[in-house]
Amino acid sequence: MSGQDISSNVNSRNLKTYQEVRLQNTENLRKLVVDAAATLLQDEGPEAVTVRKVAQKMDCSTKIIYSLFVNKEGLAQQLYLEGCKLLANEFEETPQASDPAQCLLNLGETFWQFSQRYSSYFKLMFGGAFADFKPDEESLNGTETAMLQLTTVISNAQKQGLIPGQYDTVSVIRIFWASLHGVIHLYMGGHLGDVQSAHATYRQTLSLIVGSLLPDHSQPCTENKA
Amino acid sequence: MSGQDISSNVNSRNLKTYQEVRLQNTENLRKLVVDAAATLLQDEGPEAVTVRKVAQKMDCSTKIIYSLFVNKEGLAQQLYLEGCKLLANEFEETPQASDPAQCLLNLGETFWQFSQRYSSYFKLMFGGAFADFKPDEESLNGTETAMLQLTTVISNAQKQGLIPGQYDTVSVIRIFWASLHGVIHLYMGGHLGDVQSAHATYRQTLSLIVGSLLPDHSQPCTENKA
DNA sequence: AATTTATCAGAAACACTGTTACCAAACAAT
DNA sequence: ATTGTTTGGTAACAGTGTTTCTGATAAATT
Repeated sequence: MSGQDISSNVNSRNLKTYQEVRLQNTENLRKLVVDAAATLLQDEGPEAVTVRKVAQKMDCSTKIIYSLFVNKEGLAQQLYLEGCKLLANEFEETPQASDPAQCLLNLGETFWQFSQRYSSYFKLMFGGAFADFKPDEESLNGTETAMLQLTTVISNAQKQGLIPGQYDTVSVIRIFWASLHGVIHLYMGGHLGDVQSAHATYRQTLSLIVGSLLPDHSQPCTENKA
Repeated sequence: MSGQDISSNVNSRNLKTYQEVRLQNTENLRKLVVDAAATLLQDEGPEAVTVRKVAQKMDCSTKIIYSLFVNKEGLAQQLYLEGCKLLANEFEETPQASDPAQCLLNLGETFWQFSQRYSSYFKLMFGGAFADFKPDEESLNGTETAMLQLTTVISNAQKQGLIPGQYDTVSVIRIFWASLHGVIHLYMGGHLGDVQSAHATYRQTLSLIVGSLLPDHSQPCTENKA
């Protein structure tokens, strides 16, 4: 499957094999490597993403990966950003509701779906699949933009005075994110039984958090803090 | 520090070196290995717990570890149980309050302290430090007994009718545990900034969860579910 | 008690991993 | 055309989990 005839038709197709792209700038090459790593990640899981396997899939030496990404962590960072895009897409496709609470419930469910559909990406990004991988500033920015929908909804809800004043936007995002993350990660670690059971816990946690962050304002129940 | 004179005085001290214990039953030997691995875990972190390093600390071959624990995962399981004991101790030493809500707040804070004090254990048990380590039945039982205090408090609160009827005991435990776990794990993954910031988020999440799980009954505010 | 048998542990090797040093080939520039 | 420089492939290093082989030691049997 990897024995291409390089010498014959270079220009018949545009930019496919490694040898062809090598003649182009390194940026395309980087994308090609990230793509190879990404398919490896999704097809065989995070532990299958090894420098040698990526190089093998690219039909080249491991040296190229190190020339382009310094080390494995550099490649992992690119995959992280790739995952951020996927997560952002999922969030953007989430149906919006007029009710902020319903919005958060929808986004929360989307986050669960993402963790299941792209579990390898989730493990790479948030699960600590690569032992010593801490997101750098660019990665953190990527996370922020991926969760832009979340920020918007929460920020709007705050402007409407729907969220108790003790919480600022960042706090709400963190509480929301961390709580849901905890259920997913604990499930993936084998601590919450089967999928159905874990998803049930997830939904309960989601509704609980949303219910607390956006308390019901339909009744004049005074918020007591004694 | 590891050059003992074996041939001379075997009975002067009781059960210290590997050679001495080898003559005893294998159970003591297992404990000795687990202890060596445990100190390695606490002193140098989870990634330092390697079969070779443990064997080196025991001054023996790696074969013994495999004879006693089948594979590395088997040793990890024992460390997991060890961590459960530590967690159980921390929970037992937690000051008890008459108010169930305060009890949960205390236990929650203890869980945070545990994750900070025994971070290596935490990563091993819940953080997925060893890539393909899923807790077996014994480990899950260990977790349950470690969280016995939690179960007791929640169960009692339920008997007093302080917890909304939609939640059974296991659900409450899971929601509580997962939410707090999420904050800790996200922090350890470098997603929540520095310790102070993370601890603040932790406390907010904790009080939010407890407040929702044990809604204030001091005022006759009807629980509306529309 | 002597000899056979079975068990056990240590050294070394295997198959991996991330990473680097070396070196030849291809490209660029004078 | 001859330098100089970049570049990428091979092979190696250091480390991992795990297994195989072999010698020594303990146990069992005559």
